[in-house]
Amino acid sequence: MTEVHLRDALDTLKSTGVRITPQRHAILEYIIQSMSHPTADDIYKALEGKFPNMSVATVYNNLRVFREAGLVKELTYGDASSRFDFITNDHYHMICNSCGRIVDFHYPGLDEVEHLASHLTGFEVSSHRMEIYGTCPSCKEHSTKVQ
Amino acid sequence: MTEVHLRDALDTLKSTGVRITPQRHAILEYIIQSMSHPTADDIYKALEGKFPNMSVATVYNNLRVFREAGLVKELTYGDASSRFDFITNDHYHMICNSCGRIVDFHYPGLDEVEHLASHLTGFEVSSHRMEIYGTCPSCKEHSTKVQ
DNA sequence: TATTAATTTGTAATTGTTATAATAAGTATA
DNA sequence: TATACTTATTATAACAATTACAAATTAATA
Repeated sequence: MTEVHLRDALDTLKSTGVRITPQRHAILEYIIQSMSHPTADDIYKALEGKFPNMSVATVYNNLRVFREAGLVKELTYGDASSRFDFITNDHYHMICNSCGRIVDFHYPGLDEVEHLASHLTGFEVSSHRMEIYGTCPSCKEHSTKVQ
Repeated sequence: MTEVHLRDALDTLKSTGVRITPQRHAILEYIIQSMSHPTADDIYKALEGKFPNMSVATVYNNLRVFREAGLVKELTYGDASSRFDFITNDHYHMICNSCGRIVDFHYPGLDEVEHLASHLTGFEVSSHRMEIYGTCPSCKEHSTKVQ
């Protein structure tokens, strides 16, 4: 599964005239196989064994390239680091307020909301973002134990 | 309408033991009457006539106080400044990708999604966030004219 | 009005991200 | 293959939003 995604992604990049460098290959592969919505720094640290000379700027540059190619989604959180997510099929994120863990969950796209919003505001809709916040099972358990 | 909100908000603060300083009063008032989801810096600039010696830190400190008291919602956007929104009733935001304008629109809370997500992931849900992105009417018009 | 704990202020520090310039690595053309 | 040309990487400096800190000030209450 991972390999198919990687191959497709590399093809997409090539077709838009982006060179496949070893760093790009590795960053892309890492994001795809990662189940954990990594930050730029996570990626940088994960690959520093393989690429001791790689710059953080390279990670950021390539994440931007991937985003612009529509391969990767950036999730921004104010002051904290952005997290990056390989785009497969539509899913949303559930975020733990206590430990920050992000869990995927699937839900059919909210086309109706987009439609209504477009109608009400006159915007031409391109996308939407939804996240649900709460406490994950393990934090929940932990907090009840502590108190 | 604004006055009622302001009075209620001040009462809420007082009841939790927060002092009402002139700066707090002014910041709160500004957010409530503002229709434009201001950044911390917007607020700072808007009030520097009234409070020439006010520090930016004061604005940030108080926005945190308001957020913790549940009076204000912070909308974060990665690198860019957070925007602050006085909480009245449930509404979502429509954001223009081109000029950054934020328009409110009302939609019944997505309780069903929260419920499903909670069921699927075992999280205890506290809130959710949804935003719709697109192009606002004036940017749309402008871009067609230019091309 | 005097007391005290909370708040403000000014500034320095922090952190995520981007700009820049020099170097390296591909790619195309003759 | 040699050459020029474009793109990518690296290292570092710069930037901007936000927060930490210590000293000075002030709101609330007895």
